[in-house]
Amino acid sequence: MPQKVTIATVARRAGVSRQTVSNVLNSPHVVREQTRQRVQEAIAALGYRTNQAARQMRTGRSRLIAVRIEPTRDGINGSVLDRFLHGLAETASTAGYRVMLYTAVDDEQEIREYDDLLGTYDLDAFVLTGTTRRDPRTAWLTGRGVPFVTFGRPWDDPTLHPWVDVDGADGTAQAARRLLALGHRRIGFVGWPVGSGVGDDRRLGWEHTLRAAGVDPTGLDHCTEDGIPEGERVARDLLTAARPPTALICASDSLALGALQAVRVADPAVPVIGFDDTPVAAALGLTSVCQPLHEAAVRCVELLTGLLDATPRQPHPQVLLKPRLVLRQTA
Amino acid sequence: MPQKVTIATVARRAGVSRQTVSNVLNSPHVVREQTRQRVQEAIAALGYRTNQAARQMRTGRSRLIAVRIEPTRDGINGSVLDRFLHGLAETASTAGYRVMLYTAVDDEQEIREYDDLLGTYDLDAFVLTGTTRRDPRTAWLTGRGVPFVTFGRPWDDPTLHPWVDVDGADGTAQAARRLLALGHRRIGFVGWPVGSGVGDDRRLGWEHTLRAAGVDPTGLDHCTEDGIPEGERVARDLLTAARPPTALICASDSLALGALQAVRVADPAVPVIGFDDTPVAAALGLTSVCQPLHEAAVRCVELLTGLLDATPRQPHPQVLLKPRLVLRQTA
DNA sequence: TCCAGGAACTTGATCGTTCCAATCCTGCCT
DNA sequence: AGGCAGGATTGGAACGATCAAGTTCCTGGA
Repeated sequence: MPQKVTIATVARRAGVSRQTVSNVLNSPHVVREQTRQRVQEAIAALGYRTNQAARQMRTGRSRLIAVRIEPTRDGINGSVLDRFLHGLAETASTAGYRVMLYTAVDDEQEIREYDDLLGTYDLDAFVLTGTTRRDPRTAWLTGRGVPFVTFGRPWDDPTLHPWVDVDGADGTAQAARRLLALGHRRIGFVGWPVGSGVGDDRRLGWEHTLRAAGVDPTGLDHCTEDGIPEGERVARDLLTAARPPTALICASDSLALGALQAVRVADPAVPVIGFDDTPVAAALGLTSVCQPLHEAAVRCVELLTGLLDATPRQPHPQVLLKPRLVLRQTA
Repeated sequence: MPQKVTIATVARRAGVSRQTVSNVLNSPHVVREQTRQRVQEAIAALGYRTNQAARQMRTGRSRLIAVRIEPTRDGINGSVLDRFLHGLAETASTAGYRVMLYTAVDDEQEIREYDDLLGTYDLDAFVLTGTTRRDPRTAWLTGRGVPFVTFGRPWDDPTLHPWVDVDGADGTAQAARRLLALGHRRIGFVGWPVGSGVGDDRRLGWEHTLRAAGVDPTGLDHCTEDGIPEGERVARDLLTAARPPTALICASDSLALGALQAVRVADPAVPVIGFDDTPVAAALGLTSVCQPLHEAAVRCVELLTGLLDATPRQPHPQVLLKPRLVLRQTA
């Protein structure tokens, strides 16, 4: 049974005091270069690793970031979170942090989880995926002074807290420009009900681009809840109208999938573009707007480490990333 | 600034010693009922939460379980891990544990991560998703005496370590019986190259069921790496053979998706059944074999807590779950 | 009456690190 | 030679829990 290697073991071997070893690790600049090297050699030779629990007890910092893992909402969008999580875990690791998961079924329970995670595990920060208007969770965290970043803008007021988001309007604008370039004018939009920040944003990109090209978007869009059958129904309505669109942009891949089925019946030549670039889109050759999830994760970690290291209160950082249109068979 | 609530605060308020409070939390049976209640009231009134770092320093247990999050392999199967992770986080939480993520690109790096996680965070246990023959990771963990469970059998020797798995052979057998019931005899199989435990297992279920029904499976199966184009190619080969199958079972939804395209060209009436019940399958109406991922996660946590609580070495527990055939349009 | 034995509770030590204040050098200036 | 500034290093205390070894109190049997 090899004796456990602590900071004292290293100190003895290097012929210095515990504190000096600690300084080598945490404030190398106060240690003489020659001593620093001697200590580093001892650390390497002994395979020393700082005990996080002991450090945490003294400093109150756990070097842990919490992320909620959701119960696979509609199925198709599930793998979006997957990619984001991977990026998060990877980046956090290189920044010296680890990612911890938690679950919750509603906001109230989620806040209780915050309380527990902060109380018993001393969590350093939280990443929230998606926020609602007047979100009680962000209010709670802000009130407690807990560092956090959201992936998704606070739609009421973008200056409320730090966030990273993908420019949905730019995504649908890219889609619209693509279809305009293909010669289409009457470009339809299958969107979500007015009121959701994300949905409104995506509609806006389509609308502005059409107007900029001199096309009146009136009557070219329809709203519905997310889902494949919903998308099919709405697309069918649009395509059987008096002056039907000759191409369709959808607010999600689920809607686009339904739209594809409607198109197949009405007019297979009508191009369809989805949103999120889910595996389903790739599998079916659906042209779709791809969110840079890995980069979003990287930026989230950057913001968090920034919040954790810098003590002075700075204005909340905001990062807006551009999505990318992935061209496939359907457009 | 409210004073931090420690075990000493609770002790003072309840009029007992620190140790008694500790006993109420960890060994309630040694405390008199009346005292226990008094302490519990103090705990509730003060909102006390045990400081995990302090406990960990003394006990060496972190109440943390590590799971690797993979970089979304082929895209379609990504969301499988998603659902598993959610179940894991949820169950672990109710058992008093938390889930930590880590990433790695190869076995060697993964073992270094183990070393780091154990050394600096005192991780209690690991969950590995998928193992290979002669897996160096399980060997390393076993050698160090670190508790772990794999989701996926050790194919060399099922008694090597504790595991939870889904009975793939039973899944393809269900699929084959379904097709037999529909009147099919010449049922083809699109599988993975011989040698992968999972792939061989899934093939076996198909093969045995056909033989049991008096059908000779010779020439009815083809192998290929996983992927949509691969599946299409192999399915086309099968369907254009001298005596083509009248129905197809595939080792994955990716292969099934390719097969669907081949079928559409050759003979749209040929039923296709996939494996994994991914969102893509649901979106396309593909009949597929569904793995009970949530239950698998629950059982993993059960095995782990069993390993962590019981000191005496018991034979490695093994859990084999039955999948479920989800009927949709394609079969 | 006395004491063994056990249940109930308490006290001091300890885990490994970092904080804080004190001490030790070293070279430079007078 | 002595004083001194400032960097480099050290030793004790503390973080908040649990462990191990007490102490107190009570019950019942000789």
